[in-house]
Amino acid sequence: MNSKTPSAADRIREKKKLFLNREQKIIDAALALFLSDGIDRVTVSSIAVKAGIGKGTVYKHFLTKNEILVRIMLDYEESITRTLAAGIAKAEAGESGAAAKAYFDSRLQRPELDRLVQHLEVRLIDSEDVAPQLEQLHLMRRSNEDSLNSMITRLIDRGVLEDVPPHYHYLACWALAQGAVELCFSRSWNYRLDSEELMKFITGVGVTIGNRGQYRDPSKVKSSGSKSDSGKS
Amino acid sequence: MNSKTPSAADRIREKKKLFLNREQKIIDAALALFLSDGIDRVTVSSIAVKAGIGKGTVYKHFLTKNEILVRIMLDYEESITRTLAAGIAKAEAGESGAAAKAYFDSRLQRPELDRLVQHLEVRLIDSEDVAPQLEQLHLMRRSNEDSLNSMITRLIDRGVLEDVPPHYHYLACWALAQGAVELCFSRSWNYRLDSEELMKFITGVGVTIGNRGQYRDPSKVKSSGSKSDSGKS
Amino acid sequence: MNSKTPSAADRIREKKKLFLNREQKIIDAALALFLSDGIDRVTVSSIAVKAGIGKGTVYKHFLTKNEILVRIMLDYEESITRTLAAGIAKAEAGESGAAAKAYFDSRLQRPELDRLVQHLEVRLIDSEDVAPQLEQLHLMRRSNEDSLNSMITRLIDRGVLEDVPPHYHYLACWALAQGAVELCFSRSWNYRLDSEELMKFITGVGVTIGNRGQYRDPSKVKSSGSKSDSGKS
Amino acid sequence: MNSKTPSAADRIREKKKLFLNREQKIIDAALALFLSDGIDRVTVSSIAVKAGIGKGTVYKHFLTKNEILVRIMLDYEESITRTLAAGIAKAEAGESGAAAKAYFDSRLQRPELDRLVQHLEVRLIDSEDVAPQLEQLHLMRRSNEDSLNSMITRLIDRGVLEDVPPHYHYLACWALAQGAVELCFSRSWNYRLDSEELMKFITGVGVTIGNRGQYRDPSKVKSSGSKSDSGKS
DNA sequence: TATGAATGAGGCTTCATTCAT
DNA sequence: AATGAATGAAGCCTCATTCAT
Repeated sequence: MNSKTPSAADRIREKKKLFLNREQKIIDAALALFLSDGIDRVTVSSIAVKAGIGKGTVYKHFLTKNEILVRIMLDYEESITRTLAAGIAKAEAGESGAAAKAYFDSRLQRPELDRLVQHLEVRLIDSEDVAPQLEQLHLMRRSNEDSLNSMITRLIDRGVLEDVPPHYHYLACWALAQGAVELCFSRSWNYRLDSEELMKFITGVGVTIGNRGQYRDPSKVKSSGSKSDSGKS
Repeated sequence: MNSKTPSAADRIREKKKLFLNREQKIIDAALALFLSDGIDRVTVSSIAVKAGIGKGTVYKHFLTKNEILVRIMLDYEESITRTLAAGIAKAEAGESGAAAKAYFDSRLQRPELDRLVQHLEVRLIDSEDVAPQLEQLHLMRRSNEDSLNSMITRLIDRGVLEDVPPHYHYLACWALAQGAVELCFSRSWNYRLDSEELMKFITGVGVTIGNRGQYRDPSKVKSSGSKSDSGKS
Repeated sequence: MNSKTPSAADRIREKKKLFLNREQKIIDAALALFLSDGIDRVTVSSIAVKAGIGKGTVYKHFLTKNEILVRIMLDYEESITRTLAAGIAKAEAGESGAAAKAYFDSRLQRPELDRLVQHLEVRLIDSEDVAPQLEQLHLMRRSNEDSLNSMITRLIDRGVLEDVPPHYHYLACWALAQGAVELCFSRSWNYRLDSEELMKFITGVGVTIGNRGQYRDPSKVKSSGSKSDSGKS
Repeated sequence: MNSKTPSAADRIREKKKLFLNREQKIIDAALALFLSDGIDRVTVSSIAVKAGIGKGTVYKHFLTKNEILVRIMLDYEESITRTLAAGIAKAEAGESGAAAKAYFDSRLQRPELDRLVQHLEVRLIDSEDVAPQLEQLHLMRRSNEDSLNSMITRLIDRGVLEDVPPHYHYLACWALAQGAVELCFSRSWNYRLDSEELMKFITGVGVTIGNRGQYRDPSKVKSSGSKSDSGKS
């Protein structure tokens, strides 16, 4: 009998799942439209159409349009955080450049998305309706920052990195990554064909930013004296 | 007598000057509003109010709102071009890092303006009106690019820079500068007080990007002796 | 039970009906305003007020203001087409003047509307939006034209009408009807009281336009003798 | 001495002439633009440019834009009046159809201008600023009307025309001419190549409108015995 | 006197949000 | 709960007219 007439609790659970599914649908639709049409041209109506639901329903999930945007930002930041955490773990385990590498890779993996999020942030800053969510975003970032700080401090102590304030290192990295993302979309440059190689070059720069006393082309590093893992061999 | 009764030509010249003054007033007003209120919140009406003129007058100077935006972009790009040209000249004269230095300095001199221009570009791309002006913008950039290419090629030949395609060098620089600008405004970072020092650090990174086989903290560079750690190992 | 709890389909149908009602309301409001205030003085806003709805609602039914205008034209042309078709049928059945009569009657029945439509057409021609709808309008007219051509050709063959190209007949009719409509509104003429009789007179002219023996090339008229009843003398 | 230093009166006369020339220039420019671009798209500014003068100067000649339009109408009506007067004179001299012929010819000579004037009238009616000029226009027309009335009355007395109220005759003519003009511009008709022949046909209809024995009250048409004037000849 | 820069009312259209069904 | 029709504030742009030079 249970299998035939699902309990009230079952039905509620079912409904919740459907509800959450729909929420994801909305986000996906919004994201797809933002990427394909540009932020300006996406309306709540078009999101609803793309998601295959009614416009009113969107407002059952998000109080305002801005909440959709901020949600996309949060989702993205979470994924960055996860990747970065893994990178930091690796770095702590000895691979000194791993954190920077992971960071670059995650941001450059979907540069169009990274860039979208940057632009969304510009839109939303000073929007009172999503101020709390933006605060949450900042908290996540600061938490990441703390982890980076600790890690970098240790690398400085071990003599791997230049002895400048720790945030110099990761902010320089952040800046380069930021710029690299924009680079993918700038229409002004002549050379854009070999962007993969170019990104490797830039990542190389990023990974070694602030390395003590040296820069090495990462593609040529095989054995070496400076890497921390040299001790392992 | 001439001084008492100005000729018709004189009066026309006078009028033109007034007209151009007003044009500058509009641009200044628009710029101020963009920087203080955000691109979204600036209307033609608010620009007119800020400039102290009527709404219709704006349209005597600019055919569309977009033309004001693109004009701001062009003005800025011109100033960048001038600074860069001076830097390139210096670099040709022997100071190998001068071009990169000049470039960073000019972009970081008014980072809020640099950033505004970036965001304006995102807005305007795909706007059919102002397409010609955007093309002009790209032409300016490509011209700069050509100059950089020549210069970098020479530096590579002289063994100063890594032997990678020349544009790797300046695009990495561009990216870092781009990111550095954004960094000035990101609200997520804890440390922003000593941004001047930070920018010096980043500029240092930029200036030595791709230097052959080495990175040197610019503040510590005195004598050379590259690849210093090779001896240590 | 069905009657108590209408199905979803029922409700949707109900809604659609309401929606279409509202559409008609907009058209009626627009029409009333055009007739009373003149095309120039009617704004979308005033239409909305007259229809008792919000300005934005108008745009749920019509993409542009022009689409309201073109819709009025199409509605009118359809009614003309119906009347004309009936007239042509009668004419085929033997009443030779019936088509012209029907045409005149239908255009003169609401001359103010007929005239409005003429003026709307002048406004809309060259409007790129609504170009498709105007094409549709022309198609309707050409279809009417074909019917008239066939009919007139037969009347010519039967010797009822002068043997000139068929379109001479109906274009002359069209012109006279067109002018008669304008006549109703010209404010320059003294006599407008007995316009009904006058319209009968004109309709009479229209009905006999091109009747055989009626028309003489003015350049060839010298003595008479060509009249149809000349055989009697 | 007179020839060398023109008197004040001479100079004033000279100026007046220049002033009137300019007025004509404005009218010509406006007319050309109306015909080429459509009434809607002509601005005072464009008129000034076309006339080769400043916008402000236009307002030295005409108090409002509407006064330019009404002036075009008056000029046209005057030319019609002249032609018609000549036609009436001929008709009085015995050529019974001459007036109608003259009228048709003058209106169909520049159908685009005739039509423009019609549309201008629709625009201006109810415009308070040019009400006096419009009244003047109506006076001209009524004067023409009186002449026509006299003439037609005589033709009726002579048995040339049907004995219906005189204005039936000329209003029918007016209507047909009006329609013929529109016909020249309607885009819906297939056959427009041989418009000259067509216009002759229509003019023929117009010239014989209401000729005795031509018109039959359609409601009374059964058999007929026409050709009343044959006996007289 | 001729000019054209300045003006601002007013038109069309968009779209986030609400709410009755 | 889901819907989408309705709303109206707000934005961009036009152009007849004015007026200081």
